[in-house]
Amino acid sequence: MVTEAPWLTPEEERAWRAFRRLLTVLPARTGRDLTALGLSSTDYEVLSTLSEKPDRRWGLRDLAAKMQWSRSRLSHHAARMEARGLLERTGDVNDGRGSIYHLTDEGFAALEQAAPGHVRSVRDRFIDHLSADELKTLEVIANRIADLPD
Amino acid sequence: MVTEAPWLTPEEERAWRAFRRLLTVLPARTGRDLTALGLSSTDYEVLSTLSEKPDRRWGLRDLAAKMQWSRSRLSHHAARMEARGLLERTGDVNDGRGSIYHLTDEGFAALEQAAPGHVRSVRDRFIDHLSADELKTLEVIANRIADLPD
DNA sequence: CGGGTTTCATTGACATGTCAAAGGTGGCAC
DNA sequence: GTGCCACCTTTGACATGTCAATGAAACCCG
Repeated sequence: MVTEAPWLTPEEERAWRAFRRLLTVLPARTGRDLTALGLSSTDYEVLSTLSEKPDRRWGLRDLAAKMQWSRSRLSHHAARMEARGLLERTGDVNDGRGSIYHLTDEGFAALEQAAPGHVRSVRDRFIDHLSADELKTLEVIANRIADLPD
Repeated sequence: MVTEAPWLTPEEERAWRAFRRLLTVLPARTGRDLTALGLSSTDYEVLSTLSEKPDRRWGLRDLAAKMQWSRSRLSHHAARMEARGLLERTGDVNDGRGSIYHLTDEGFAALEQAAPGHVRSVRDRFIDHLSADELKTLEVIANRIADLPD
């Protein structure tokens, strides 16, 4: 039997509110900066992840897993990006069900063109306002929370 | 002239990645928990903010500002919530352009019904895994970043 | 007053994400 | 082989958010 509502203490409440505000505001800012550079946040994420492989190729399934996206989401988004010429999709030779995504030169160029500005944005709006200690603490905390079971 | 790409150091890169993962994963989890309780994250946000006023009323403009939502977004969402009976909209007597949002009993009940489970979710998935010091550090950092100019 | 400007909420068109269903392919037991 | 089941991507319907346009009301100021 529950004796009392499991509410938050004032300290917890303040921290949670502050954190949620950060959660809203920071991505909005970096996203806006990125849009000004010609790519949406999601576009950038797809392109940069694709570019991590030496041959710029990735199967949908693995790419989605790596990005923590649903396959449906990636399929939809990739279709739109393909229409814009940023990537190409081809069938997987080894598995007739599979689909291989391949970064085009145009996509790579768009990424390269936006990357420096994006890094500066991340610095200006986030990293440069934290000490090395704070950055480390944040990394530890973020990993601890994110690694919890779903 | 740019002498070198303004890239991130390995420490910065790790922290930024970890933080972005947290940004994706945590809201997804608490949102899923909330959905199981019958409300979307956004529904909950609207209802709980509305309930902060003693008379459960709020003008769209102020409510949107308080929640950091665009007025269009709130108007759309409120229309949907009104259709479900969670709130009511009436004209503002003092300003013919304005619209007053009012939490219905049904909306309040839905909020009260979901609140304890939501608080437990926030504890289980976030707060209880942080020390008091970490929580404080996080609050300070979050406010510092969020308070930067847009 | 009265005309122009500003502010307000809503609306519609569109972009993006979710969820479930569909259709094709692979793999395994027999 | 063949039948069955599991897995893959895509698709369509729908929910949600953005952006620009709209129309009504309030404000300003000569």
